[in-house]
Amino acid sequence: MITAHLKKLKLRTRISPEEERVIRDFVAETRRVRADETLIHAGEELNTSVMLLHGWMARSKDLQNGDRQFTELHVAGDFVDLHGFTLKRLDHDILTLSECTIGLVPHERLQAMTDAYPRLTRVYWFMTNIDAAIHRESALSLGQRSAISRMAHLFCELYLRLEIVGRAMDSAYEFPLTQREVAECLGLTVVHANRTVQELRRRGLIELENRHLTILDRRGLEGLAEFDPGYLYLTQTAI
Amino acid sequence: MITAHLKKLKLRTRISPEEERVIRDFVAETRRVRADETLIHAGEELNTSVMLLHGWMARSKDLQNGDRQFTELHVAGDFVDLHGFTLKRLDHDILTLSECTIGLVPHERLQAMTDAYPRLTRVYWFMTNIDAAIHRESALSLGQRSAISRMAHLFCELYLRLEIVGRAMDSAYEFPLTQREVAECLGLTVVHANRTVQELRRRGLIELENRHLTILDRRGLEGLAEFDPGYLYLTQTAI
DNA sequence: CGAAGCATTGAAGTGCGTCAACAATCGTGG
DNA sequence: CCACGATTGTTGACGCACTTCAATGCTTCG
Repeated sequence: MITAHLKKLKLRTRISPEEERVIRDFVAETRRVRADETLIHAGEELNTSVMLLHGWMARSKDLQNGDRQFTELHVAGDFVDLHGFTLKRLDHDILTLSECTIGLVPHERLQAMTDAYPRLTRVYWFMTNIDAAIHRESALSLGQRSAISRMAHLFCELYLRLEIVGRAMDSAYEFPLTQREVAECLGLTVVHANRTVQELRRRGLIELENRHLTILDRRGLEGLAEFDPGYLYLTQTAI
Repeated sequence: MITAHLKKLKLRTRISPEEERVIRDFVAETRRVRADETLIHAGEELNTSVMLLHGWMARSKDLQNGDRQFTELHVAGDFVDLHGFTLKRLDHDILTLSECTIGLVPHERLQAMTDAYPRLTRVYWFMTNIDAAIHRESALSLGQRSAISRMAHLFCELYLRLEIVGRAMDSAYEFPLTQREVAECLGLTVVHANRTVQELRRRGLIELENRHLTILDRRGLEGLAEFDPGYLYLTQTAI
């Protein structure tokens, strides 16, 4: 189950057998969680981090009137709140968008890793820095791209992130989000998110039905999004 | 000169004398840089990181048509591209917004720190995680807040960040950005940024002239912004 | 089978963008 | 120290991408 996570790591850097042993020993407990649960509330004290083994989750921040912004989506293999290890409490909620299987990683084990494995520490530091890079790309989207370009960009990013962990093939992947949730990723209203999906369909770029997304014209979609995967750091790095 | 940086750290966590010695030994070279220079270009290989000792810098991403989004502003004491230590190349540019004094920190010294000082490594990991939290708050702004609320939020955040390092007092601070640059932080056009500044003035919330910003009504500004400083992690944490 | 959530559509409104002009300020060289 | 071009701030008129409100059908699932 932790295979997806290891795939993610190994795409970016070499992991020694010993390091892999440490990683495989992270998860103290596996748990199943229903869709639409808020797993972690902003501000609450943490002593474990969550590794997502199966399903979709999101980080969410909200305003007083209830408007929400999803700051990142998470898929299988993601260490959803690794940053919580150093922060001790989060500035946002973490919630499930589908039924999920999660692994609970006690902070003591991460602490032990940082004490004994400097290189592995750098690797995980690197991984949280990739999350930050995803945030920045999303800021570029929210600040400068049009609604349709933003949505195209999201679909391109998710395709690559899912492909890494073996959950995308033939230019398609399972996509369990409602249009309301897509809207909350993109800073749009549901109505406009709907119209934007339709426009992507109309242009022959995607198919989306029954929670299944197919990219019909990858070039076209990436062009519309000005998608450049550099920010995902998908190549080997000597850390 | 590195005092500002130490202030930033010590506000968040205890720093031992030995750790402080390591930190004080980071900067190999100090340099002066003019305003409006792009210090680091996205993609270029890095072997040093930049500590900002004086002045203002920004991280910037752009689209093909030249539209830019600033993903974060930096002030004295900020380790501007500490994330570059693990990423090895950046996904964005780093540029000066004013004349700056910077300290160059060779990656070997950071590498040595991570090998020998696990706790200090966690502290700096923590600091890059705060940057990510700032990114998330900015995503909330860009996605959900109105132009005026967004701008109010930016001014509130900068006030706190500058106060920490002793560069804000009497509800005022030097603010060298042009309105164009403010617009690039907030995902607005210059014209609308201008109108938004004027509206903040009209409401008696701020004064802004000669690159000097005064907050006339802190409560009012924070209320308008729904500003909650939790995401800046300004309290002591046991790392 | 009924209720609740979700996708879709239409009509009307608005916050912000665009275009264009001009004023104020700044920096620089003569 | 002044002249002058360039940058920055400001204003007005107009347009549009996206929002708001409201209604309807479709799906899902207890």
